[in-house]
Amino acid sequence: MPELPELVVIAEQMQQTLPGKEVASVTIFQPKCLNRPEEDYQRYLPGKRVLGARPLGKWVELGFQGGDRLLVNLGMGGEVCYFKKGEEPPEKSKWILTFTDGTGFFITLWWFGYMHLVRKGETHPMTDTLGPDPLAMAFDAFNKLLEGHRGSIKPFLLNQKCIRGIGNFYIQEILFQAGLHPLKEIPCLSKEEKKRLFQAIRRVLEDSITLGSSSYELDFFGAKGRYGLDRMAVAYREDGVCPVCGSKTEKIKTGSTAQFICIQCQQL
Amino acid sequence: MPELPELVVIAEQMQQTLPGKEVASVTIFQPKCLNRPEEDYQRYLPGKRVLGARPLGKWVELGFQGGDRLLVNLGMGGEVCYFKKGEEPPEKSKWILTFTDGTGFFITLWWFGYMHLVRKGETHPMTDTLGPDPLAMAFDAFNKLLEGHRGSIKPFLLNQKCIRGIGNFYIQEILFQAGLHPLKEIPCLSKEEKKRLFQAIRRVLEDSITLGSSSYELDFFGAKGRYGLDRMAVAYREDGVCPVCGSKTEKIKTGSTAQFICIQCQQL
DNA sequence: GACAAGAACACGGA
DNA sequence: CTCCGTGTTCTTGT
Repeated sequence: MPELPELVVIAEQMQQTLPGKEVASVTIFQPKCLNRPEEDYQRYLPGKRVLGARPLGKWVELGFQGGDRLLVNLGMGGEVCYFKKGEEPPEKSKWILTFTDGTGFFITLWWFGYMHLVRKGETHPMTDTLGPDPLAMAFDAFNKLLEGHRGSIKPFLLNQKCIRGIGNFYIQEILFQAGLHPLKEIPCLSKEEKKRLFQAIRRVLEDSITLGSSSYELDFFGAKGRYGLDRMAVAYREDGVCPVCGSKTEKIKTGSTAQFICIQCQQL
Repeated sequence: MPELPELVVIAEQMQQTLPGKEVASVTIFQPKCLNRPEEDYQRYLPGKRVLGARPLGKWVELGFQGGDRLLVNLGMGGEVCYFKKGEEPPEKSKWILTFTDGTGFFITLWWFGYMHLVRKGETHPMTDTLGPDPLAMAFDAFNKLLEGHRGSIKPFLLNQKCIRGIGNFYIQEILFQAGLHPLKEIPCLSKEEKKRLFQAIRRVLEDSITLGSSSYELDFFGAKGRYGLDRMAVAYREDGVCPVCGSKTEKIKTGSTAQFICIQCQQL
């Protein structure tokens, strides 16, 4: 599922492509993904120009003239994809937005996902309450953030209200690089461990962004990223051997998620 | 407030004095301390003989013929005291129980406290859910107990559902002797720290029992114990100097309770 | 003991 | 953990 790097890439591509375009029409095939009546989308979007796009954790925000915003969450395996004039969006599209120049973008979802319209001045609980962006954060702030919390480190990092954008794909490599067990208690982390964690988060997310994000997801132009399993030391390795130390790797349950760890590099 | 050592001493004195005596009457001056209608006490206790007494954390349990039990909690600064035939209980008594031989005991309270009557087969949530007795526990069990919990060590030790009988008086010396800061997180305790803590609990509580318990409380015969502030390294020391290392002592807030610590011997 | 806040967990639902 | 509710239970802190 798309996480921070994918959304950073998609938002950047949108930002390069869409500002200035004027909405011509919106077609919705899956009304249950909306946060308000379908008519509102038809009423408020057409005629508005795109001002810009930016990532918000696992969401992307499209800003329009007048202050309205479209907030998109791709859920599991969703895709937002641009199409040129004359191109046809695929059959499976759950949402199609066209601009007056004939271009547009479609969204596909294979499970859940959201296309929320938020009007100027309105609140949006799901993105208003996101924790800070890990890449826009100094170590001191990260350290402070951890000091205010107890419990295991993994659920904390996955909680979008604590820190935005990390999901169960990248966290596996992050915790491996930091040398931390997912169930390590936050209050037990030493300053050095926090530093390693902070740096691992930056390194993993930035590496992926640099490579165009995950090879399992498609970007705004339908291209795969180049950050694949070959970048991951332990995640989804069926061979059961840590490429760093040669020890056994294991798949363990951590709350509702599963995770691969190296029993040697990531001890409790 | 009477804690485990006081209750151990009182229960032992009751056990030496009361078994075999038959209740003649019960007089209650503070019905809000009861768990059931006052009439029940009058109806069920007179005519019954005492079988025995035992401490339950900060409670003392008096068992009667037929399985009824009287559970007494002295709250803050309460007192249970025996009187001989012909002696008069003080004016301030909130509860008086006399035996057919003319002896009896009275209870005084100055804040909260309980005199609960529990009939055979009934449950009593406040004592049924007490944690284990720290003096009847092996280190392994104590270690296991800690493994199941998060949060600071002091609130844990004060929580009667985790471990019974420790209050804010003895814990100060316990944590000092263990060299632990009250806000130390349980998951961060090393095996050695847990061992020190376990031993400090035993040493402090047993020392006090040996000396007849706290010099601030009265036992079942109205006598003061000999465990006083002179036994405590840092608690309530206004001079601000640790007698062990000479460092500064401090009074800090730990949740709802205050605590004296030595800043050198008890670091986070 | 009242009360809030956070953490874990189990649902069902979109 | 995708996010939302709904609960409960525990634990901490005030």
